[in-house]
Amino acid sequence: MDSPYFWAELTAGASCPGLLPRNMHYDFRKIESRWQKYWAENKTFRADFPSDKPKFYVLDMFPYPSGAGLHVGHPLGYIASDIYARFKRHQGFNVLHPMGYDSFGLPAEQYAIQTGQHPAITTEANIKRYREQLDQLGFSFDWDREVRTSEPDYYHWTQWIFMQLFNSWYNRKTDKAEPIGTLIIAFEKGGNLEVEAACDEDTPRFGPEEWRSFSEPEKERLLLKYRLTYLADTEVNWCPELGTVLANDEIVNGVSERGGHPVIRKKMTQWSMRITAYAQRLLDGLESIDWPQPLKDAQKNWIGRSVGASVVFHTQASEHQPESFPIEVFTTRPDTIFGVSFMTLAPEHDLVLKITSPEHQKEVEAYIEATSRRSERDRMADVKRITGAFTGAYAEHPFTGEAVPIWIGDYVLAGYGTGAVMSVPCGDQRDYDFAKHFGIPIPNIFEGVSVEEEAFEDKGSAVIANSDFITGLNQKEASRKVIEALEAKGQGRGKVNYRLRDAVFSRQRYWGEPFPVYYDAEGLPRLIPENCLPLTLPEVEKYLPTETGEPPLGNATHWAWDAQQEEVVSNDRIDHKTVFPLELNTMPGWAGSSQYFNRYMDPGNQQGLVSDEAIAYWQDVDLYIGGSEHATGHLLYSRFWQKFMYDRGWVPREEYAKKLINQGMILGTSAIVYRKSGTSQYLSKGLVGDVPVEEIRVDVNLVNNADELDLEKLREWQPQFKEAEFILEDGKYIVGREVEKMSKRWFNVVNPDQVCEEYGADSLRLYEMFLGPLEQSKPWNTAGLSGVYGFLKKLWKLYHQGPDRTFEVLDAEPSRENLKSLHKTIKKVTEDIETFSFNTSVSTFMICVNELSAQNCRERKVLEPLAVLISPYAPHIAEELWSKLGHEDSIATAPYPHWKAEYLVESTKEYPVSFNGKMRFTMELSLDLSKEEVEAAVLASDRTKQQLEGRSPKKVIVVPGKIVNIVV
RNA sequence: GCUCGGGUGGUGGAAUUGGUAGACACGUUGGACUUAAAAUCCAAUGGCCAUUGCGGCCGUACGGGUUCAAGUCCCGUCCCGAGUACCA
Repeated sequence: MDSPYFWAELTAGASCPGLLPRNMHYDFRKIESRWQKYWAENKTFRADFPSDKPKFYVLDMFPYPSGAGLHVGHPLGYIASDIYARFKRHQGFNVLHPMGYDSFGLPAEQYAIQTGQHPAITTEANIKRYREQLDQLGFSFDWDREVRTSEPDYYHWTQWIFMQLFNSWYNRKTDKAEPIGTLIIAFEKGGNLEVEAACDEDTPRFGPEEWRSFSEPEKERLLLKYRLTYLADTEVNWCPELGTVLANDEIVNGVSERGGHPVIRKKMTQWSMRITAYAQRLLDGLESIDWPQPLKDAQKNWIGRSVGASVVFHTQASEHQPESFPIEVFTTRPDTIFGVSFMTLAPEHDLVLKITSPEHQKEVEAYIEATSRRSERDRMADVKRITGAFTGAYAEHPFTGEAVPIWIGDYVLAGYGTGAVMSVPCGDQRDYDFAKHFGIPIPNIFEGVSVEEEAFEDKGSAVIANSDFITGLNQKEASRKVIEALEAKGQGRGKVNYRLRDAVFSRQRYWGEPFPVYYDAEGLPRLIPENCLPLTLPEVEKYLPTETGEPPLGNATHWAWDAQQEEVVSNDRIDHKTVFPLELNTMPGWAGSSQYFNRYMDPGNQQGLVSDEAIAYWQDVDLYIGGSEHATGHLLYSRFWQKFMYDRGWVPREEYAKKLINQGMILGTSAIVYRKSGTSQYLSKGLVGDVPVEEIRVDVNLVNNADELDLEKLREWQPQFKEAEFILEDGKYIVGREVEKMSKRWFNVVNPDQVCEEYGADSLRLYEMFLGPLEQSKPWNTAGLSGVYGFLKKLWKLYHQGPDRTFEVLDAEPSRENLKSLHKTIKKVTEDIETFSFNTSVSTFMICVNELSAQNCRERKVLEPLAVLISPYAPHIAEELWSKLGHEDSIATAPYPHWKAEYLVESTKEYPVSFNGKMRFTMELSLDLSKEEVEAAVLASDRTKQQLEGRSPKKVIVVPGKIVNIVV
């Protein structure tokens, strides 16, 4: 009993350690470390290329390696994808199941700013920790294919794609991206008069002679308006706290997603991606992919297609402004054009200052000043407040010729449409409120509807009145006629507008991909030659912006481009003749994640992102699992890049992931103590009542399953509890509970290392699946683990029924009952995996093992397929049993068992028999009987006659194999 | 406000898509084994009534409806969650 094994075995769950040989209990620690080592050494999960087998690609969203490491919520999706990948391997597929790191990012940089440590070092350390944690969970990743976005070998190709985007334009005639060379040829032939392309709004029209007369820099400036990535002065979301711009999807509720800092609007010269060129295709593509509906809806909303018309109003000439300007507006309700009583421009609109009359100058300027000072958040906070100013100018109504007053107001957004609207107060609530507030008339153009109280916004039932040639028509017809009339006058046309904006691609950060761009003597952006990639990040002294406000790369002293030597040289050699400054911005976080799935197919390739052979074989992702928080970020941008790659012929599929699943979040269960306000007295939960208290979160690890707090440990945990007084109930301190996001700041993080240590990785894997449906969010509760742990011990015992619980299986023929249990399980589990209902398959395993135990089953023909069946879920124990069953190879490629109907069919079945739908009794009936025979047999039985009590049945309903209902 | 989800025991969640609601597990209670604890095993566990009778009634947020039969389908109401938000 004094053996050193005693305590170890006791904690490992041996039922009676003193009496049993050591190797007989389920020793998960030994088993798991043995097989993890075996898999790594034998490269069991290497994806073969080339291969004759059919391919299957299972992808996880790769993580950002944060310093906090993994908590139990992170691996949920990885476990699910691992089960599926292992399942597909059993089915004979050549499975690609890779993992990597999205290793550029803000936290490592902020840590660098604080400590001066290079982000690469922090990142490396974090990755090491992530790898350890992932390894201990037994994932079947092919680590030979690992990618890291911050490695030059990887971002070489991110930079390469950027260059291809720069060298491409979007041809609306062919509806695809083409090399910029084809555009130059077109310009030379016919200028841009015949060209239909996605380009900047302000692009001027020019003919071929004009084009040829332009100087090189002028040509270059024009081309920049067409390139798929371009440099432009844009209104951006600037976050002063983070010192960088943010994309729309990086802002949540008007503050930055990371850190929650305020964001303001600012005009800056930035790289942008012309994603709007792909708006329609991004929308259409959703039809062809099996992604969750909520995610598709989110992308649809984000793209925000609306159909309407573009209408041009002309300003009326006046004394101070003799010139007439066109004002283009977008409307979804051209049918309401006769209801226009004013126009509203965004305060930022270019025309505002030109048209404002002298007497309104002061007021308008003050208003513009006031709105520009308001942050995005302020603006959102008081949506209700109506503000605006009259410019003193008027526009001419295209049909009536009446003078329409032009106002400015911040409810009109500069970033949407043209930044100007025709205001129809009777048909739009915002226009209505604005009109009421400023006393502008509200003409009614709807038949039989009152607009005394509010605007009439129902499109479907509207009948237009008081509207010249469209009076009496419905919305649809009226719109069509108005568009026709506008086109005839040359003052408008039907138009589709999108909410989607071009994506800002510059970040004022250090820890990101450098742009392969320098600025020539004209200040125009030029690409460095492709063969000079990767352009690696320079070393800097400080990771902060420079004193002149330049991005951190401005601190680099070795960051200039010698165009002759084709190499990076020291800044002091810049002469603007042959040596030029390099771009100081870096790329945003989503750059590295937008094509990583293709890089996994051929990660070591030095000649290209992916070889033609590799992508011809692997094609696309068959199953992609990750969080829904990326709906309008990564998952939209990566689709855009894929479509671009497809247009240029580098990838064979326009959509890169056939099926996508969003795993839910695992939430934490925080523990709360109650401090009596103004004291250091803490009340147990039941004693709080009406007493005013502060809720303070404490470490969940100090609380047991009965919500009882360990006061001793709490006092050690934080000094504020050292001298505190605790008021107990029944001698215990009971904490309150709150389910919320797992986070360090709530002290509710449960660490997978701890769980693996106590119950093993197989238990953790099973439990995470058992917790509930994959796509649903659910709270973590460590107590529930004992159920799946008990199941694994039972499973182990099933194979160890020999003397002293030694391994023993029999070669005898299994009983029909055994086979029935097995095949029932194969059928159910297979269906569950195929529909991603992993939670119910764990239940099915439990039932199966309980049944086989009760049947005292020991036959190889049952136990062998069972091990294969369980191996995707609990791979370590399955490998151990497999090897004990006498197999030399890993279980990973063992063929997946098939269920046979012959073992499932029952000759008879208990039919429930009901009267008027109410269950009365059951009857044993043969399954071979036809509907009519069942009916006859039931009616002939004594029990039926008894229940009928002399009445005669009106109708008998038989659902084959299920139920008999007799209507009386 | 709009768009999607969703409301089932003390808890997490099942339910072959209209066919015996509550599988499986946690928790709880009782029992066996043990000097004891742990572990293991057995039994009970939606509510109410009857429990020396085999049973009965009510139950899937609420109110209606369709149907022999509704957690599931339809209409209305309430509540919760997620996304989005002056998008013209």
